[in-house]
Amino acid sequence: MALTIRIVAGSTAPIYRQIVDQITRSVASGELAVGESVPSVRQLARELVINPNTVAKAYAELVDSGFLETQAGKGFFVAKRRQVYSKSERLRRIDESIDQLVNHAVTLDIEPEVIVQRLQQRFEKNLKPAGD
Amino acid sequence: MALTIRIVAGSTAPIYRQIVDQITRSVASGELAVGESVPSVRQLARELVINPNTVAKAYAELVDSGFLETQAGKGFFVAKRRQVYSKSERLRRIDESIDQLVNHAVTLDIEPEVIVQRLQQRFEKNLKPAGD
Amino acid sequence: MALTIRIVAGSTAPIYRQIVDQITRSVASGELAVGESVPSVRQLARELVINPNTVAKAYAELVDSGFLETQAGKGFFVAKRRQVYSKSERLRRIDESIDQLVNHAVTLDIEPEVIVQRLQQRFEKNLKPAGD
Amino acid sequence: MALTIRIVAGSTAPIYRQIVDQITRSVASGELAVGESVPSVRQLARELVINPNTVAKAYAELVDSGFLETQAGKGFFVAKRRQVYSKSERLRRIDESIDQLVNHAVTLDIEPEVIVQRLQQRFEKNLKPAGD
DNA sequence: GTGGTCTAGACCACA
DNA sequence: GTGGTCTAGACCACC
Repeated sequence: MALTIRIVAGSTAPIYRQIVDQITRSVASGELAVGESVPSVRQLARELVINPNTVAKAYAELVDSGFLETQAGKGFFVAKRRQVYSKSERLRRIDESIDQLVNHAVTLDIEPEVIVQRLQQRFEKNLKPAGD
Repeated sequence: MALTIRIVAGSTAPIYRQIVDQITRSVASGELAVGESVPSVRQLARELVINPNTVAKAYAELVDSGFLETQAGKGFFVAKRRQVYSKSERLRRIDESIDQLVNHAVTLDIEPEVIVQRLQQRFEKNLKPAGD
Repeated sequence: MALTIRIVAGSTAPIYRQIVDQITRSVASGELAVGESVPSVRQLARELVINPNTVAKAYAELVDSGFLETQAGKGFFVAKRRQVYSKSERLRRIDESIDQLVNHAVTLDIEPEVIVQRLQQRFEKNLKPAGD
Repeated sequence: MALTIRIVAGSTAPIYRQIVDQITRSVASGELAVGESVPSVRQLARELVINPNTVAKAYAELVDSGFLETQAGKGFFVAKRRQVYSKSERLRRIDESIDQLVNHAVTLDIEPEVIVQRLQQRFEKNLKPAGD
C-alpha cells in the first residue's frame, strides 16, 4: 500500500508535526499494517522536498510514542500496537487538545452544542473506514 | 465592572494567548459590555507583572479579530460585536480543530464518549466565569 | 544550586544521552527541585562547547518524558513529578536495560551472584543521598 | 554439537551483536567446547539468510575478545578461554552497566526488588540454552 | 543502501 | 534574551 503524505506549506503546524499526525492516523486506522515499512527517511525527504533531518525528527517521535520501530540499516516499520502512556498521562494530553478546541469555539462564537454535534459526526465518520 | 485576568505560569499557552482568550470569553459571555473600557496596556502589564509588549500584542490581536477597538489617546474599548468571519468560514475553521482533537483521541486510544464528556465539562467551567 | 553536567568525550553514549541521563538523575534524586530552572539551551551549549541543537535535543526528550517543562521565551524548568508511561511500557523499557546487563555479564564471564550483589550495593548507595 | 543461532528480526540489538552474544554464551556455558569448530562465515550467512559481512564482523569481534581463533584456510575454532581483561578491569566495566541500569530504574520509578527479581529470571533463562 | 549523531547557521515566536 | 523549526552537510554504524 502506497503511503502518501501531504504537506501543507501555509499551515500553522510545523512540517514534522504534519508527518507525525498523518502517519499516526494511518497506523491507528489500520491503513498501515503492523510490520509494514514506511518510506526511508531519505526517500520521504526527497518526495516532499524537505530536509532529511525533518523526516528523521518526525520518525523519532513516532518511535518514542510506540507507532514505529527501527531496524538499524533496514528502515522503519509499523510496530505492534501497545499502550505506551499511563492513563493519567493520556488524559492530561487529551485535555490540552480539548482546551484548545474550547478556546477556539469561544473565539469564533460557536455554541457548545454545535461543537459537540460536529465532533460526534466526525467520530462516526472516522470509525467507519469505508466512509473515509 | 473590574476585569480580572489570571495568568497561569505553568501553562503551555503563551501569556499573550491567555490574555486574548480571557478577554474574548468575557466579551462573549457579556461580562464585558459593549463600549466598556479595558485596562490600559501599561496598567495591565503592571498588574500582571509582565512585559507591556506582551499586553500590546494581545490587544492588537483582539482589535484584529473585532473584539476591541482603539480610540487614540483614550484607550481600548469593547467593540460593537461584529462577526469577522462568515458562518461557513467559522465552521470550516472550527472543523480543523475538531479534526485535530479526533486525531489526537484516536492516537491516544481514548473513547469518543470520554472526549465528549470532558469537552462538555470544560465548556461548563469556561462559560461560567464564576467557576473559573 | 549549580547544576554541573559532565560530558565524557570517549564514551560510547552520545552527548545528548549523557545530558539526558545526568539531568534525569538529578531530578529523580531531588537534587534539582520542582520548579527550579535548568541552564538555557545556549548557555549549556556554550559551557560544554557543543552545538545548541544537541542540548535542545536532550531537553526535548526530557520534556517528553515528563522531567522538564518549557515556558516559551523563559526557559526550561523542573516539572512536577508524574507517571508518564504505563506500567507495561516501563517494564518493557527496563527489560531492555536488564538484557544489556545480562549480555555484558556473560561476555565478561562474571557470575550472576556477583552482579546481583553489586547491583544491590549500588541501589543502597543511590537511595541514601548522603552517601552520593 | 550443532550450534544453532537464532536471529530476532524485531530486536533492537543489531544482528552481528546477536551472533556475538549467542556464541559467547554457548562458549561460556560449555555448550561449545574448546577446539570445536563453528560454522564458516558463508555457511552461517546462508543459514540465517543474512549478509556474510555481518557474520564476518561478528566473528572478528569474537576473535578480538578471545572466544574464537582462526586457522587460515580451515575456519574458526573455539579458543582456549583466556581472560582478556583483568578482574578489576572486568568489574569496572560491569559496574558501568550496573550504574546504567540503576539510573534507568530510578528514572522509570521501578523498585529495586522488581529489578533484582527480573534480573535473576533473565539470568536463569539465559544460562539454560534449552529454555531459550 | 539504511538510520543516528552532530555541527553551523538561519529565521521565527515569545517575553 | 529565551525556545522551536528547518536547512545543509558531515561522519559513523549497520546491512
